[in-house]
Amino acid sequence: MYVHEDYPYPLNPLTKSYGCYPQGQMNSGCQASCSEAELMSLPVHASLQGRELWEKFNSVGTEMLITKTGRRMFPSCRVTVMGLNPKVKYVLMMDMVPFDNNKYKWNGDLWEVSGKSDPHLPNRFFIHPDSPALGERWMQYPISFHKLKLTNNTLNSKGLVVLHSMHKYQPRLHIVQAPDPCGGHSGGYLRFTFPEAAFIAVTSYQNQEITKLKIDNNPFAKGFRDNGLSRKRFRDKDMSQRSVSGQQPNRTQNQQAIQLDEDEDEQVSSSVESTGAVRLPDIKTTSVSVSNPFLSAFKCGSAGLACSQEGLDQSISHQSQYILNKNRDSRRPDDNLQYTCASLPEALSSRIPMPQQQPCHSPDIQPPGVHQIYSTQANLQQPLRLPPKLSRMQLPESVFRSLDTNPKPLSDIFNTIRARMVAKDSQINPLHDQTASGSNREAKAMIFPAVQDCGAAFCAEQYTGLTTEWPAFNGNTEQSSNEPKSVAFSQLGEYSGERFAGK
DNA sequence: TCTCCTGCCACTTTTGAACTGT
DNA sequence: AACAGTTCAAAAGTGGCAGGAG
Repeated sequence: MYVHEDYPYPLNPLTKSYGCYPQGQMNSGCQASCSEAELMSLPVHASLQGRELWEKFNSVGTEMLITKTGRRMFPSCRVTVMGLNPKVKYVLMMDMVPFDNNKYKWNGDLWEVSGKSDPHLPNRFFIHPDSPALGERWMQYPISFHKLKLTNNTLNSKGLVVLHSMHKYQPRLHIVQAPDPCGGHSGGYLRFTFPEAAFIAVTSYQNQEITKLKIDNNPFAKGFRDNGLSRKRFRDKDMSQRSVSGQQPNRTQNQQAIQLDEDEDEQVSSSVESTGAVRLPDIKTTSVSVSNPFLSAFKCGSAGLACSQEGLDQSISHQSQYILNKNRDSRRPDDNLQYTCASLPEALSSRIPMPQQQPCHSPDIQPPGVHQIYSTQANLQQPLRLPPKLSRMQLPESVFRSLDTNPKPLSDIFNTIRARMVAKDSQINPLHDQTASGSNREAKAMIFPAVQDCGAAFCAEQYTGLTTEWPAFNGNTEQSSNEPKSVAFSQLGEYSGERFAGK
């Protein structure tokens, strides 16, 4: 077995979601028809952008506000991905995983541990609104997850990431390769954790240094800069504009006032910078001036690769991350935080027989010789084999109610993504649903294929006791094109938090 | 009393529909 | 008619703060 059965129970119950792979299905036709996923053989790199800003926050102790309606992160996660196949479609997702087992409290000067953490809440993935998209699109420019929202409202159904207040989390990026039904590739799966972006979730800011950093760097908080002077300045200017022109200020006048404000802010900025704050323009400049990610990738040389099984166990996770930290290439010209890693959904990897590969949880526990293999080729791991698809139309209403109030299996999300893909494609080419043949076969292969959704069905079985039949996966694209789309389509907003139907 | 949470406020930025010009 | 650019109101995103709950 790839992972020993009595391996410590993972801290992150996300594994339970992944664990929705039905026992006994591993030897089904799905597995037989799937070959090694291409994604697993690629030297994929993921880099967190805005290193200076993140480190600035990290040095103080990053806090992220969580509200009932959802609050965006600042700094937001901007990631550069390299090494993907430009012509293959991928789905990018992000979630938050507990940083440790502790609950924290602010004692006025610093954060201190106040006890054991509460049970981790069901994972919600934020699916990047552009998903699925070709690798070339993901690698073209930094991928922003600025629309990701955090909440403490466990009842939300708007795709918000649910966190516990006073707990520490770190962002985790998921890259899911679309299976290629024509080429015989199954979907691969990679994920990257960014410990530098770890933060404590709070309902109101505790550390005034963090508040200051947020105000200084977040453009939305401009009104709070300079102890609120800018507010007063704006109002005064606004009033003077009105009195001079003798009319209601229109947009142009407001913009002029804002521009004046910005000009003054530029002057103020020197003092801001002198205090060590990083201004937003710095980030913008970085993102614009940073050259083609491809070039950056080549410039950074061959950064050490590490195999991580993070998520299996928190201590293991940190060991892996330590490896990743050590492997960060200091010669890298830009300011990115760069990692190269590869790992599998734990529950899946625990059931996939891998006779020629051994786990490499950390260098200390690796069998002799294994580390060398993985350190030079990190992604030689088993692909995530997606189970056969189950039509949601065949499930009773109770199943969907159950799924709505319980953790969503990854395959469920895949199905949702696929629905989006189909919807997008239908808009571009209304005739696309027709049978793919001949010259359009290749184009058909580029479409995100049917997500094999027996994972969702397996969960449904667990929740409802309903036994379902598993349609054999044979790579038939027509099967996918005939799938009912409306059901999964309606689920989409819940994950992405993004309207897409009208786009 | 203390800690944590909620709702509202004033302000800024973003978004997208409506409008205008070519 | 089609497209591109501009305008502008509404929506969304900020931290502060007062007050409530436990």
